Amino acid sequence: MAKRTLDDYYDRMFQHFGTTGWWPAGSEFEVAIGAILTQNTVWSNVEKAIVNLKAAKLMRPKRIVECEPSRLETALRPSGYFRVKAKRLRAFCEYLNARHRGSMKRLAKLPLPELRNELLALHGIGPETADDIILYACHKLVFVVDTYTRRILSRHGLVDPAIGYEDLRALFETRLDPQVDTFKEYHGLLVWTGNRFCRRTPRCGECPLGPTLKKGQPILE
DNA sequence: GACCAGGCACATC
DNA sequence: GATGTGCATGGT
Repeated sequence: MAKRTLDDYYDRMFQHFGTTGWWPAGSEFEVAIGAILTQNTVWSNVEKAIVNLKAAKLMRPKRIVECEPSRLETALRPSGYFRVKAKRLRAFCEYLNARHRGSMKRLAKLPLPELRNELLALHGIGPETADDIILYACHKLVFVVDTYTRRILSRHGLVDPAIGYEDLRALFETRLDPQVDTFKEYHGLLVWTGNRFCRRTPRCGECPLGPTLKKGQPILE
């Protein structure tokens, strides 16, 4: 079999799904909220919590910092880990208020390395959450690696399943056309493909990437 | 009723 | 540095 490239994977997924339009959110701040709430959680549960936040008029950093902890926790309940996530959301909002006057636009003005370092220094923001915010809320060039990214590529023999976050990010960032929209759409396609076809128990049936390949089969060109 | 889901921090070795 | 564990709801 011919060697595959990341571009081939993009084309196959795009032909199947078309444009995903990922990330679904009404504002940059909502992207950041969703990025924290979706940690180890299915998106449908995140959506319920976001509906609750809007209904409680908590979709603003100042409101989140000022409201009763129990009120925030109640709104976040459907997304799971609600006590943990309430603390993480609050920590992010405290930072946004103190350092950027509550403005995502101001946050996005930080140079990329500084932006990433500051986000990673916050409680509850790890590499994936930071990169979600940087790419989809600040519109800067980082590739987001998630469980689906690692699982899809490793099951197809393209990378070692134990590859580290930064190594996998570097792989995409050095091989793809360095366009923000390309990175957004690629991650969106991986999420959709992962969701439908590449769960912990594979469902390769209709997968645009074909069946999981055996070890030792094609490697990335 | 068991299993699973787009992470992260913290404890322990 | 690697590995294990807690955190919780809702869908299948």
